[in-house]
Amino acid sequence: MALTFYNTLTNRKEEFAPVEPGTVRMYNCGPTVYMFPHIGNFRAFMLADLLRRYFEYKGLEVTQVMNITDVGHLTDDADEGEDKLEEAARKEKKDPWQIAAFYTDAFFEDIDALNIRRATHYPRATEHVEEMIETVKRLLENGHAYRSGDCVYYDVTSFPEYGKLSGNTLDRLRAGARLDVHPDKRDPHDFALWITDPNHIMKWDSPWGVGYPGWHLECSTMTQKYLGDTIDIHTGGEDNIFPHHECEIAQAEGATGKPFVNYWMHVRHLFVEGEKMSKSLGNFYTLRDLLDRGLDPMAIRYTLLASHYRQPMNFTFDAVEAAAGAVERLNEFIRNMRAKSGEGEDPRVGELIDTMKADFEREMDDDLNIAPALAHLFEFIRQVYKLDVGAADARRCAEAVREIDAVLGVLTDEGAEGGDALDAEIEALIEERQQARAERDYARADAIRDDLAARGIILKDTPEGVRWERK
RNA sequence: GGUCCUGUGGCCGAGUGGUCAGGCAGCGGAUUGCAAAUCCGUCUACCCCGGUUCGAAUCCGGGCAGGACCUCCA
Repeated sequence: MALTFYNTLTNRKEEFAPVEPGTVRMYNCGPTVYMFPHIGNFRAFMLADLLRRYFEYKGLEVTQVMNITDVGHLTDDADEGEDKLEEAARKEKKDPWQIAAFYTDAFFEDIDALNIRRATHYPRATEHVEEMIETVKRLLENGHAYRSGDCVYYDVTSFPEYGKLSGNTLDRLRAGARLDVHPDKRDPHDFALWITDPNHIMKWDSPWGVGYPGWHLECSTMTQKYLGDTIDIHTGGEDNIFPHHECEIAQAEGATGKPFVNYWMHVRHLFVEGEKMSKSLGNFYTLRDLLDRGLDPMAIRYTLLASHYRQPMNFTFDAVEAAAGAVERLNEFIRNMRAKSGEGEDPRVGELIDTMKADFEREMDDDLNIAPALAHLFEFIRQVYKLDVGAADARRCAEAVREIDAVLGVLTDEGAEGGDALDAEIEALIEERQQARAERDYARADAIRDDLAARGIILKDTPEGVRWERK
């Protein structure tokens, strides 16, 4: 089956055909660095990571770009309110650049903790203002933009396809009009490209005066700089469909006259314990909050991964606990396979591996249908256990699971036993316990086991001998 | 008001007409000195009310509940 994605632009699943065969050019909407990213943000970042990993698993070469929005959009609407970065700066008594630097670092720490692979580029909005100004110039030349008052606005009526992504066409928008007409705008749905405001803390020179760029501008400009005029995939949260992505299309296609993005993919929001995440409900969690509660980052990763991205997700602490069990089952499988010592090879093993991979890929090819894909993985594990394979087969099976984990990114055992040495005293205790067991002095043996457990060393007696792991 | 989505067992979460999802947790058994790991068996489902059908979680109608977007929250 061919790789297929649900495309927000066409509202249906479509076979994926990259512009340049064998390569993927993907842009993912990234963080605005004025606070710690929350668990919902990570759902979006996880979709980006899953796509990237799956493409690479399939042998495609991926260029992945994620923006760092370090110039604030406004807290209110297009023309009023306070810049988010400036607001955070005021509250934390820092300047906006310090805020941006701090939360950018925090963002990278968090995605590392979740084993999210680094994108190819992380362009900062503040470092691309010059290019954004160029885009505005082109739009003015093309007749898609106009100056009014101190600002430059995009003329939505100049772009007949406005609304093709979100369904919010101009006639529909006008029908449900909730906006007061801004005096400088020709149409209430025109949006700002350049806001002249010398009082803004973060400001740049431009042909239209000192000020700052409109929010939608950075993504389309940076996308085109790093990936070209027409890219394969653009991802983001569902709330970005309108107006953000709609406006990006208007800008990019208005500037180049070429299609901007072939496949738009959007993540649905997540709920926490069945309720919308919000600060007032007290269920607004950053990754740090969750880690402080003692949750395992790989369990959090698995939880975010295991539900389909186009399905609203209910993030619960019970679910993370269950995910921890699932991750442990995978890790335990690798350890058990490593410990196998039997001779002989079973012809059924190769078949199991081939079937599992084929089933996994078939499901993932279908718009990243990960739940049944995971079911096939677990079914494989059960079948392998039942065969009681020898050492050579065990290595192949473990390898197959690792290959799948290149996509999932949840295994943590890589170093495991032997990776870090036990100190001599503990080695001696394990040896002493083995001696005690041999002499049927189980009281002594259990006392040693309890003692080691208290030090974080868990012992397991297996048919292949004693094994230990750190808790 | 306009457009759209969701409602599955203790918890997550697949499944779009008829056969087992899967994970975690529970219970019983095998194995083990006892554990661990593993295997086998097993319980708890399809929001409500109608309708179509030989047969519906799955299709249709009507409710109820929750949610998204309609100018900057992923």
